[in-house]
Amino acid sequence: MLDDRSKQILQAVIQLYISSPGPVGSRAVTKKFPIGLSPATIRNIMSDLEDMGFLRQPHTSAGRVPTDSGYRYYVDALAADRPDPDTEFASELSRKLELIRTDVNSFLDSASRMLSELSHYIGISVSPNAGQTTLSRIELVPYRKNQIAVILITDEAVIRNRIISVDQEMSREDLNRLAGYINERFGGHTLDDIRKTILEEMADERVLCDDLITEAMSICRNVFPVSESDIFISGVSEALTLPDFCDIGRIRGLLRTIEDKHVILSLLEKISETDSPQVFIGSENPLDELKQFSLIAAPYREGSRPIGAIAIIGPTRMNYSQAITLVDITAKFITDIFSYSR
Amino acid sequence: MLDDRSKQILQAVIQLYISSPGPVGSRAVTKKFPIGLSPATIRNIMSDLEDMGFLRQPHTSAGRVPTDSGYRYYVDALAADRPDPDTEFASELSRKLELIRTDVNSFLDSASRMLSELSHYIGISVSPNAGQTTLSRIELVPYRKNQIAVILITDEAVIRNRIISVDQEMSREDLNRLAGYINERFGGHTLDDIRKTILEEMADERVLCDDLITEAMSICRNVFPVSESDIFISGVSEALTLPDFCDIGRIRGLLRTIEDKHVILSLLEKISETDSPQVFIGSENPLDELKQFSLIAAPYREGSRPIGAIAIIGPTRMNYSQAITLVDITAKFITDIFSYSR
DNA sequence: TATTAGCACTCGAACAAGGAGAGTGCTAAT
DNA sequence: ATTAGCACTCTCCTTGTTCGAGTGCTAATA
Repeated sequence: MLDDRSKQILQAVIQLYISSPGPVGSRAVTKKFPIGLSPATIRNIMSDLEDMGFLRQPHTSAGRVPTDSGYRYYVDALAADRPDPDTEFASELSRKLELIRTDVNSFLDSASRMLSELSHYIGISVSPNAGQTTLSRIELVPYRKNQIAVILITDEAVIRNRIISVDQEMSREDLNRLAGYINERFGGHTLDDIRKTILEEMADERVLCDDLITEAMSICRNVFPVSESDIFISGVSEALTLPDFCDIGRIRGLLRTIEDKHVILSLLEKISETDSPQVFIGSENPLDELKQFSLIAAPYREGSRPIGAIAIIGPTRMNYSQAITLVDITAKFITDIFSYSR
Repeated sequence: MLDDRSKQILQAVIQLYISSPGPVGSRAVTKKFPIGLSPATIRNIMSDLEDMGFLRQPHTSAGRVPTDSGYRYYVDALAADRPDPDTEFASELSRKLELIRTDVNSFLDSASRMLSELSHYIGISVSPNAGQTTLSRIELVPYRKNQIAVILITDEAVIRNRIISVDQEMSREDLNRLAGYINERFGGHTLDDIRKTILEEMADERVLCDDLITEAMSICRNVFPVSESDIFISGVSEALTLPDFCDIGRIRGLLRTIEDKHVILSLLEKISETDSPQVFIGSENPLDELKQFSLIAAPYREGSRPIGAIAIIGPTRMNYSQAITLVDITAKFITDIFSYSR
């Protein structure tokens, strides 16, 4: 669809624009990429590229600027021969992340920091979705009078805890019996399954004749709705150093979206179901307030099951090559951690 | 030091400036606060106030703008007759926060959201400092091969958990014995104390002849350094709607400071040792990058012992009266929650 | 003596005009 | 098919000008 030379020019324009913002003119192209063509020829080609919607002129007699579809073409073409994942990234990542396996959340927090540090854009990571995690065991511990601490231990080292109130005071033995019952009943199931089962059982009143079961159900009902993932965001100040982030209005929109973690969460949950890095360029973004930016996201897995996602948000004038690689490697690395750390 | 009339004028200027930015002139003062003085008189007084350092002229023949010490005087004078805490705040606060007692962190997250929503500035809250918390009980639970989950239960419902690796595989009974030993030994002590004791014991080799003790110590050493508090920040996008936040450079500085949670943490830890809301106006701020903003912070307590802090960051042109009240009430409310919820 | 009215003065914001420069599109030559 | 040349366009920057708000000072006033 695009002849070889046009492709080269498009790529040149985009790379020039990425390395420094501002319309790029025909002369600049010839200077940086001496392909043996004169500015005039370049101009003709650029004009064609504009007709095809890959470039855009801010105004007559300014240089050209890539459009979203220009970037899209560039990224797709790039995908064909993406450079081998830079092993420097990989080693730095693993070195930095190695230290902090103890706590999933601080691990993912560091991951988002790394993403932003290495990309100079905004780094995001989402903690594993509890719903699809399998329950390894539940622990019930007396806490205060009429309160017990419930500790969920799952396969992913994600431990959720919650204090709940109970009607009657319960001894340690009572709690152990209860926990034993719940473990036998639900151990090995996913939290989502458990939640569903509980809802069904609660509806079925016959089961509730047994005190033990009743109590267990009541506890479970209180505890298993816990499934909000945490989300970690870093590097907003870093991103603000870019000349692209000069319009307060846009920044505000972006921040509002980011601060409303639910939005980002549900966005990235969709990502989790896909494979390999997804790239949303400008207007391709599902969220209005992100339409001025680009988002690169990838899921990470435990084994083959996707359990969470990481992402980068940056200007559409983004170093896609580097950013995609970074997201890809990081996701793979986190997958490794979750899959082989047992 | 300041006669009554000058005080009135200063207050008028500040209030006008707070309600809309931009230098305020003598005529504007007479218009909004008809005290029966002509603009000319006001001008003379304002000139005096400028000599005293409470006001400042951006340039000749512009109106006056309050200086940091102007605000300071205003705030101090205000403190004398602060209006009774608005009960509307109080009730809204309690209503919103009532729901979420289950989890300390999400409780404090909501608190920071509320602070920013009600003030339209940036809201911050810090989770209880674990160091001064007393250990209620430790639980050790087998997790995977050679790994155990350690759960710290403290008096504040702050539960910290961590996965640690151990040299040898341990049965449930082993762990129970171990936990029993640790509980008996350290239950009721503050985490800081425990940490100190452990360090001392580790140095003293004689104690280490007993296997049980050795193992316990090794676990404790891994677990008790957990004392980083969490910090919750909301409303950055909200604050960006203010005309004061129009300079990208300043915003970037602010965000950098905020993103580096350690800095804020140690700042607020100092606050924890003080009483009632502290107000830092502009240059009074200890952190350079906050010197363009104002910070209002107050500790919250468990009983009489301060365990954490909340804060608001806004422009120096801040509605101090409202903001101080808000911080004050919120801190008191959180104190109530922590003190009487048992 | 404290206050006020009047007036000249200052300074910034907003707007207009003009020049410089970069880049284009078109046409004719190669 | 490519290129050189040229006229044209548009932004950016600078400069000049006006307008208005607000001051400081001085003289008049209660």
